[in-house]
Amino acid sequence: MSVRSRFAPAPSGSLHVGNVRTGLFSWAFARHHGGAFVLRVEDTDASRVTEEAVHGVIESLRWLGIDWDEGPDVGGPHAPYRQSQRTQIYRDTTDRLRQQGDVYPCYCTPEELEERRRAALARGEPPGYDGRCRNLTPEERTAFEAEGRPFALRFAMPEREWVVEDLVKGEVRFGPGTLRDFVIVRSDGSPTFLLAVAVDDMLMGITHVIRGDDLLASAPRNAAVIEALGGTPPRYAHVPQVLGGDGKPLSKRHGSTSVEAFREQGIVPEALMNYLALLGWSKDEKTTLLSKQELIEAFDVERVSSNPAAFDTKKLLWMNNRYIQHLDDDDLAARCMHFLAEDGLLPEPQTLRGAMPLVKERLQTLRESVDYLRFLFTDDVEPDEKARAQIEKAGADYLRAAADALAAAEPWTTATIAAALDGVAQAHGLNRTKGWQPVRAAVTGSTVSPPLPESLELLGTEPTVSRLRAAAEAV
RNA sequence: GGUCCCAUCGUCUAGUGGCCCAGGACACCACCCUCUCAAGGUGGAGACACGGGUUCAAAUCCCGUUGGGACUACCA
Repeated sequence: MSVRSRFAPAPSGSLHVGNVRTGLFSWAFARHHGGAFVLRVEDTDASRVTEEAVHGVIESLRWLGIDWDEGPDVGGPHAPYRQSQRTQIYRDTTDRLRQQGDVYPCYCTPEELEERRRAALARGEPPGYDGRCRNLTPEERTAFEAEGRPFALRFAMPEREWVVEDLVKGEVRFGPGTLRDFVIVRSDGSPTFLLAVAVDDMLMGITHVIRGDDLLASAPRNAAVIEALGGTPPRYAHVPQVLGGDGKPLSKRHGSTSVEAFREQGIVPEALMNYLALLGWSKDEKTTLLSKQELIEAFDVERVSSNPAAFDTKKLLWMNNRYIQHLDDDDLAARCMHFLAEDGLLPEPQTLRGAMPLVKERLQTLRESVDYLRFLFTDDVEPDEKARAQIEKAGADYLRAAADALAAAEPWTTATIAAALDGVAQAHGLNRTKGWQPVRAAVTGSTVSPPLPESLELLGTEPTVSRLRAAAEAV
């Protein structure tokens, strides 16, 4: 039987790195086994879903480099792939479950439930659903019925031991009575996640469910529903949560942890994928850099670690730099263009491309290209505080001398530029470090820039000289 | 409270009874290179949570303790 795995995000809010990491594993698993990967939108709770959120999920996955064979946007043999559009299917299966006696109407109101939960807790007893409506007498039932009480449908969990043969956690056992009857259809008639996942995984022929381990306890419930429907439950693999840099579960206060946020910071998708793949999984004892192809070839769910991993932004940044270094110049230039444009700059393509070799090994993010290269695409190079100090210290005479020397540099190449710079420095008894910094400050407006001669060569003789003269005037 | 999961350097991890007085990567420190910043090179510090077993031998197996976490919803 060929593998079919899926990723089923609930599109409330944005896709954070913990979610995608799980999706990435599921995808890599399907690709590794030459199987099919399905994207399904888990939107049974309509109130928490927005259209943009659904789009955002698809966008983020695509950008990362994950593709799927069936999904809401590409269709497939088991369409539709949005649970909100499968209500008729859930209704039909609910009818069947009801006829079989696997579910029963529960007339308890939310208030009553809450009250009993509190009471149970106070008595030191387990707070789960007490099963009251499971054993209603026919009289009680008709009484509620006559009252016109709204009811939810609960699945009667068979009271036996449930064993999950989990691909990452191993054998997990739940004793009889520890799994309570759960709501499968709300009183407004809408299905819950507990019904929808089971039905969809079965109907869509999912063979392997790879998801977060917060869902471990729902695996036996999912399996119970599928069995009641006459199906065979899929294999489960519950991967641990991703924690924030502080070791605490990922939450809003960790700030920008969405895929979209990393994209906007200038993280390259190849790097994010590589980094995420290594969060809770490893190929062997030494591999840290691996391509998408290598990931697919090597991925094995059995090698997924069973303990939670903390997200380390520093390592991601390091990896991002490694990927940027290996991008070819045209590609890198194209990727930086977006960030430069966002900053209001209109880079000249040839110049931008020529600057790539200069910044490659310096960029931790694509966004940083803006800081390094701004001076090439605007004459507005108001020196920052440190740069100003350098300029003042050098003095007007020095800057004028530099301007003169550079104006005379012929032809305008890194060699002649460096020679001119050195000549001025030497004449004033300065070494390169002290002699070049004022020029850098005056021309780029910063004490930090790509290598000076190369930068000036790209800028051109005229802007270089006039910026130096302007700075001399301003002293 | 109950059920379940988890526990190797600061972080991600390798390790499935002897190859481990524990290997790699990021981060950190030092040095080298050097026009700034990086990148790169070399070296360094740094971990088996604790306590009991089992065994000739345990990071590896068992039990307990402690510490994290999830679930315990008419959220998913």
